[in-house]
Amino acid sequence: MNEIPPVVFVVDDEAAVCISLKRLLRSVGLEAQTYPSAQEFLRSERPDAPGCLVLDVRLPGLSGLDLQQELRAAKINLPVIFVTGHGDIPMSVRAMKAGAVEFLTKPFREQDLLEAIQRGIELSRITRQNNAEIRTLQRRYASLTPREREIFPRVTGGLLNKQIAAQLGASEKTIKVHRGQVMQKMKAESLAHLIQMAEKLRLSSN
Amino acid sequence: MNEIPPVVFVVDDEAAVCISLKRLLRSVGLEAQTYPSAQEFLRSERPDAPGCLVLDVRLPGLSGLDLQQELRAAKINLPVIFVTGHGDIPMSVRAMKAGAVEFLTKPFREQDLLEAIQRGIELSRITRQNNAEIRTLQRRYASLTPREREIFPRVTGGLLNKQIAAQLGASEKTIKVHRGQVMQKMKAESLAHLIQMAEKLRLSSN
DNA sequence: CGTCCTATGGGACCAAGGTCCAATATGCAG
DNA sequence: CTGCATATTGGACCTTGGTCCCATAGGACG
Repeated sequence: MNEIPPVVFVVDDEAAVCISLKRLLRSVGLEAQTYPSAQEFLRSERPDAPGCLVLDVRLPGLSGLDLQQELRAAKINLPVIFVTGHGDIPMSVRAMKAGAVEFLTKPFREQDLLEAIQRGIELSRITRQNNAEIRTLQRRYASLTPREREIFPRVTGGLLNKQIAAQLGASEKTIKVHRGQVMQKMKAESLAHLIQMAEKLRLSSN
Repeated sequence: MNEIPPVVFVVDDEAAVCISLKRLLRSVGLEAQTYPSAQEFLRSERPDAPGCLVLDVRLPGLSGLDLQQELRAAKINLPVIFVTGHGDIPMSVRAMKAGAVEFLTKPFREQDLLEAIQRGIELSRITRQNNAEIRTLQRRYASLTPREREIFPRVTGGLLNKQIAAQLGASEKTIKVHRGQVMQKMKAESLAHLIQMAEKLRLSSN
């Protein structure tokens, strides 16, 4: 199923760190790509694979925390693991609040880093799976006509065809047709299925 | 709607800290209850109100982090704000991973603490609301007969009455009766509504 | 033993959902 | 202008769901 090999991105301004981390990751069978700065990382073409980001907090230019914000703002979902030699508590708290998987201080045990990376990759896999599913649903939703998009949330909200007809000033017959179209276009096998889709698309009531 | 006044629990072994925090909270109109140790806090009768816990990491006996775990294990949902004079990064990371709202180091700005407390209380309100809703649903679910509990997830899974009948080796007629009972007992106004309940009760498919 | 809960269903009947065929109207792009 | 997509609706017809009334049957409980 999930055959895409994961990639670990390492951003650290010390070349020695990059090299040694890359070697460590290779030794456990993980592909690693290294970058000397946040900007380099952002500029790069990143493979479309599950993975995570190992980040030094202190970096020239954009800091690690800044990069974390950037990724978040750009809706790039990549679990972040911080590694730092000169961190403090507020820094770590900020990183964790922003969703970092781990925040390690040098020197750290290799084992701790590798475990965090595994957790990050697992998380990435799950998120990617979710995103893929949602994108599929969004594609289907995009194929609905405006009228069908009015019908959709009302159907999944539990309204009867006649109630929807009254709300939209149309005949019950028309609603049935649109409703059927919605079911088909969304590839819903049952009302239950359609409602689940609505929730994933956050269309239900909010 | 939500008229219950929030309560802030403060656990700190230094009486002076307790007193001054209590005074601070009073000054912004928040009720505070103080405890000198985690054990004292756990032993105490706590009011059933929204609130949060302000916790020193270092405490005699159970540490603040231990108390956080205890609450979690006991399914007591109370947002935790850590305050400490002698913290380190691993400590803060562990606290944040365990879901702490904030981790402040002394000396901290009063404003930061008060903001964290407000966030904690708000979180508590939301969680309490959710819990209350789920408990209501669980009470209704508890009133279902064994047979009705077999029907419920199949209905919300989108199966037709006839399919359910085949699965359970009963007539479609019987399923209809049970299904009607389920709708009534769960106070569901529509299938859509029932499906939402199933998801909140995590009965759907997982 | 009688009563209540649970589970089971038959018959009747109505409401709601779903589908097929057909038709009309509007607006936009080629 | 002419298709094409969209929106609308009617008629016919079938499937599902939902509700009444009624009846049977087993197990638990007082």
